[in-house]
Amino acid sequence: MAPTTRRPSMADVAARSGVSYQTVSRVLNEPGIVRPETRDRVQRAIDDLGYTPNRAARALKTTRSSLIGLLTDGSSLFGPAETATAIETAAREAGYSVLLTTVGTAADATAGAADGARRGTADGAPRAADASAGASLIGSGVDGILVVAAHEGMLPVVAAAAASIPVVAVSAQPTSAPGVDVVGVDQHRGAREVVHHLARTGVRTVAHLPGPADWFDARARLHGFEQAVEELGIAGTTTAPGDWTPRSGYELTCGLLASGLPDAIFAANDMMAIGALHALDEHGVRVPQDVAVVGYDDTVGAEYLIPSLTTVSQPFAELGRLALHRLLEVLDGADPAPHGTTTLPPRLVVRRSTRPERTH
Amino acid sequence: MAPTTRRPSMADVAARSGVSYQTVSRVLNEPGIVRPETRDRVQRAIDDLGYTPNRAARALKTTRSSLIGLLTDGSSLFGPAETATAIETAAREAGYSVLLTTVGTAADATAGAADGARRGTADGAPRAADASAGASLIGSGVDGILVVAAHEGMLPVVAAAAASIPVVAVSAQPTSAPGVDVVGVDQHRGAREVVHHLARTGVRTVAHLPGPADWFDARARLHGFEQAVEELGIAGTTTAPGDWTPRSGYELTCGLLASGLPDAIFAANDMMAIGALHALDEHGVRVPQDVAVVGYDDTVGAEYLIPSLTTVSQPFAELGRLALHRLLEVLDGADPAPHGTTTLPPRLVVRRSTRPERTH
DNA sequence: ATGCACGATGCTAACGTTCACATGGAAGCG
DNA sequence: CGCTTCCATGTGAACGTTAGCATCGTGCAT
Repeated sequence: MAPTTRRPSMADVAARSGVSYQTVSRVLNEPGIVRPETRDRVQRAIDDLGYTPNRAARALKTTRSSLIGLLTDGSSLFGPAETATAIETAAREAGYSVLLTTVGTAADATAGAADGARRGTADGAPRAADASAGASLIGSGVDGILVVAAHEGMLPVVAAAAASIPVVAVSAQPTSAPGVDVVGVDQHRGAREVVHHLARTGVRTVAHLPGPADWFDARARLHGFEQAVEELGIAGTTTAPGDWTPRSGYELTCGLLASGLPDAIFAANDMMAIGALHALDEHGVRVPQDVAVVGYDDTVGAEYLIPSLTTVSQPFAELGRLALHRLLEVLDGADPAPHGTTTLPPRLVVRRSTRPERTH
Repeated sequence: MAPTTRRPSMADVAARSGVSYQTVSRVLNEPGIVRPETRDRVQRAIDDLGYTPNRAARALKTTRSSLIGLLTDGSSLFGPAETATAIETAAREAGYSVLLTTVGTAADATAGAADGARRGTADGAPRAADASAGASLIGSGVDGILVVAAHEGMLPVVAAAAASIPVVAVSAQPTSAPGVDVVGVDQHRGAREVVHHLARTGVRTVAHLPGPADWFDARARLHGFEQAVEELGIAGTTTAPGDWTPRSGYELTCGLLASGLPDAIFAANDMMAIGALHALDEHGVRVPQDVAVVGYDDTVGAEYLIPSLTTVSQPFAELGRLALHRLLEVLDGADPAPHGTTTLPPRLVVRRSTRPERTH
């Protein structure tokens, strides 16, 4: 219960330590410039009173809020959540706080998880929720915005935000908007490594279960897959796009079972891979003896699926840190010229859902 | 790139529409009190200029920041993430923004996911990260704090925060701190329902794989389990506590395999259940024929595990909304007396990892 | 000794908003 | 027709902080 007793201000600290509030301000912002003796006295008063600077006042005066906006999709299940955590930690260390904003309403997310709804809007039209979320963030007075897991529908929001404040995107899309830096995992490469691994295990035909067409990550993985099968000369097919959910992986794999199985199935993420494994198990198809299965993300638990899932691990935490630091650079204005795209390498994790590679 | 051109202020809007800034303020805050004609004129100026109120200034003057702090654990993988999304959405609808703060560093979270580290501190001692995170939140000038997925180590932080601002905990612990409202899912009941279901399938011996001892949810589930086996007169045993990870579920189940299997294994969450399934599969134990397995959370993908996992679904989204609205009530001061604990019922989801219930 | 530079600290103003009160005009009442 | 009443709007001050300049005293060079 707050005793409604006003929080101590600089004036209180100043009165208690017998200096002016300006000196208190200096102790906080440029400690070197104030005499050690005075500094200690002020510091003691700060501790005694439990004084913390009023952020609103500081923000008002400096026109910098020390707030960064985090725009993320509501389906925070696998990587995005970990990335967000890393971002927040790095931000706190740098003296910033993170304003969370989700796009795609909670209702959407729930429905998506529960029954596989929320198909990507094929034409990439922005959803109503996106606009509201983006607008709310810009209006909040954040110093910069970090956009995570962007899909096509978010582009207008990003572009609008970038017009007024710095934006860094965490995405697989090289250039989301002019002047917007992008930090991402090289999804294209991850997908290629999957196919190369499969080829080395003797696989001659692969089916890819893509993610939603309007998601950049899904697109990059699809493209990497197509390029790899091309350069390796193996038969690659692509099903209709899924929606990241296990159910879609299940259904698409059922389609494959009906039309004829390939040597391997490469799902766009681990959840779809789980669905695929389930469908195969139901039909008595053995993994990896009859069909190899690969996922993407290295979700918690992937190692303990049956069989242990070969997948692609992404450095989500590093990604978050990197994105935040890039944003801070832009905020500090040290480097006005955008870096463009920075990519981090993913890591193929070979487990038991694919056959061992032939030792030459 | 920002053209560094100052954002329009009320004064600009006032000048453009030929009124005083006070009138602009009124149009924004009490539109009813201003003459329709004037209001339209001001509104047009607002739209033309793209004016948005300066939050910092408003916060400074009103001493309310319209910010609520969300204190959540970094291991946001299953429920917490969905709860956070629901909270954010509900907050935005109510005109609040959410300041995200995670406890347990990103490094911790990564390590935890990767190798099953981060055992709960048995004695409930607060971790360094918690204090830092909590302090940062209080210092940020948030109007209130929502604590999600609390464990023992967070209590000091909650208590400290509650001394100065309203706090609502999303937790299984009835009273985390004096004056702190608690909104939670009835974990005790969920666990009991699991055991009752198992009993109806003919199970006579059950082993529970508990979560970390310092997590309230884990404790409540354990307690519910113990009470149910007691009242049903079936043999219940409890292993050493796990740490929510698949690995811990795997290892504990290996221990069970060595010492003798029960009829059923009830894991504290789905991840540990995944580990259990894996261990059983490795040893050729059939589920549910030889041993039934139950998880908790109804994680995305649980339905598509092999076999499809019987688990307990929690209304995470509703929980988030409820917690936020409760906090808003406290903030509005309409109801200074704390409600105490509000619990939501979980829902048992019977799938294929347990045998069918006997039809009488 | 006198002046000067410099280091440490204080004072004033301003950021953009809201609150409390003041003002002006139209309507209502006798 | 003069008084009150009320509605719409304007004015002044303040929230807590930081930037800029002013002030004070000390030590050094002349």
